[in-house]
Amino acid sequence: MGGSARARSASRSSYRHGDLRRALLEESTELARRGGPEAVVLREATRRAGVAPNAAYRHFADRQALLDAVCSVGFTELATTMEAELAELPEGDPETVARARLRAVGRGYLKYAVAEPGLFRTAFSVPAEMDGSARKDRAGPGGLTPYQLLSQALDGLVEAGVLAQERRPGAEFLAWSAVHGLAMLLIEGPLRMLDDERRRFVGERLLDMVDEGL
Amino acid sequence: MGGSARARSASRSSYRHGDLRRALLEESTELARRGGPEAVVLREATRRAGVAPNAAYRHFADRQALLDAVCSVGFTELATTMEAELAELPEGDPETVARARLRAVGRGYLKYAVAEPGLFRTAFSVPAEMDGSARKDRAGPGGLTPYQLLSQALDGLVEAGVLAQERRPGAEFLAWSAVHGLAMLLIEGPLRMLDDERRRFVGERLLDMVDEGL
DNA sequence: TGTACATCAGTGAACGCGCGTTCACTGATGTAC
DNA sequence: TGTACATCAGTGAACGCGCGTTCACTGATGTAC
Repeated sequence: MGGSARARSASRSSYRHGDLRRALLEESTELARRGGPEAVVLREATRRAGVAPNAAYRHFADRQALLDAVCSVGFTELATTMEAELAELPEGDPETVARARLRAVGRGYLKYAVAEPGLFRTAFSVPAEMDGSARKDRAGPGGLTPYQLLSQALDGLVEAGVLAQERRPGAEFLAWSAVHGLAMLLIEGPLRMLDDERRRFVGERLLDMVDEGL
Repeated sequence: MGGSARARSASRSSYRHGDLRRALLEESTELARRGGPEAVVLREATRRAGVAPNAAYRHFADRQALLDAVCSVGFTELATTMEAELAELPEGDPETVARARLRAVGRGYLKYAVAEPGLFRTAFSVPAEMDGSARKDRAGPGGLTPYQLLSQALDGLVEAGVLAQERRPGAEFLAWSAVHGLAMLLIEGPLRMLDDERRRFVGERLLDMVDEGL
C-alpha cells in the first residue's frame, strides 16, 4: 500500500482529502454532463468536493486546465462507446465487414452524443489540433482515439476495395462532418425533440448517405 | 417625414438618441460577429451606443431578447448568402440545374459560416423549433429562410427526377447535417487552420458526397 | 401661433451575484536521525 | 522506537471584476386646446 490515495469521496474526516484531484475531475465531469462546458465552474467543483475554492490550485493550474481534463474524459468515453459498437459486429465477408465497421464508428459517435450531450459538447469546446489525434488521454480502452478509430475504419474500406485509394485522403472529414452535424442537430438543434426510434432512423439514413456518397 | 427616426449613430447632440433600438442591435451584432453568442453583452452594447446600461430595457425585454434579435440577423444574412449563390447559377437541363441548386445552397451555407463564424454560431446558439422555419425575420431578400431554401432545392431534385419521392421526407436533415458538421469543423474544429483553397476543396468534396449519397 | 400638458426615452445610482484568482497561513504526513 | 523536521495539501479571507437588472428620476418631444 502506497498509502497516498485514500479516495474517500464523502465527508472527509481528516484534514487531508486524499485524492482531491480525482474528486475535482469527477465533480467537474458531472457538471459538464449536466450543463456543458459553461457549467464547469471551478468554485462549484470545489464546493461539491467539500473543499475551499483555492484548494483546486494544488491540482490544476487554472480553470482551463480543469476544463481540458474534463474534455479528455469526454473523448475517452466517446472512444469507448465507438469501440463497443465495433465489438458487437458479426463476422462476414471483408467488404461487408469493412462497411459495417465504418457504420459502427458513426453509430457509436451518434449514440454517445445523444447519451451525453453535455460532455460531448464539452469535448468539442476545446478545439483539438489536427495532429493531436494521438493523445493517449483521449483514447478508449483499445488505445485509440475517436479520430483514430474513424481513420482505421476508412483504411479498412480501402483494403476491402470499397473505397478507391485516391478518395481516401481527407475522407475522415467528410464522414466526420456528416455525423458531427447530425449529432449537433440532435442535441441542440431542430431534431432535439425526436424520440429514440426516430433518432435511430435518421441516424441510419445518414450513415446510408455516407456509405453511398464517400 | 414622420420625424421619429433620426438615426445619428455617432455623438448624440440631444437627449434623445433617435433610433436606439437599431443602434443596440447593430452593436450587438458586431459583438456577435467578433466573439459569438457569449460576446453579446448588454452592457457592452449600450456602452458602444453611448447610452446608459438600463436604456436598453426601453427596447428589449432582457438580454435574451437582444440575443434573439441578433440571431435573426444571422439567419437573414445566411439566407442572403445562400440566395446569392443560387443567383449565380447558369442555365442548363433540369436535372443539372436541380443538382446545382442543392450544391449552391450548401455552398452558400459553408461560405457564410466561414465568412461570419461568430454570427453563424450565434444564430445556432438559440435552437429554433422545427416548425419555426417560416419566421419572416429570418428570411433573405427573397422571403425564404435558410431552411426553406434547402427544402425548395430538395423539392426541385424530386421534380427533376433525381431524388425518389420516398427518399424525400427528412432529406433536409441529411443534407443539413453534412454541411453543418463541416461548417463546425471549419470554424471551430480541426479544419479551422485550412486556407481558402483547401476549404473550398473539402467543401466541394462534401457536396459530392451529399449529391451521390442522398 | 402660443401655451399647458401627457408621454416616454434615456439617466444616475445602486443591488446582489458569482466568478477566478492571490495571499499568508496551518497542520497532517512521511522521513531522517 | 522516539523525536525533530521539511514538505506541501488544504484553509480563510479577501481582491477586483463585470454582469444583468431595478428604482425613482428628468427632461425633450409631439399634441390638444
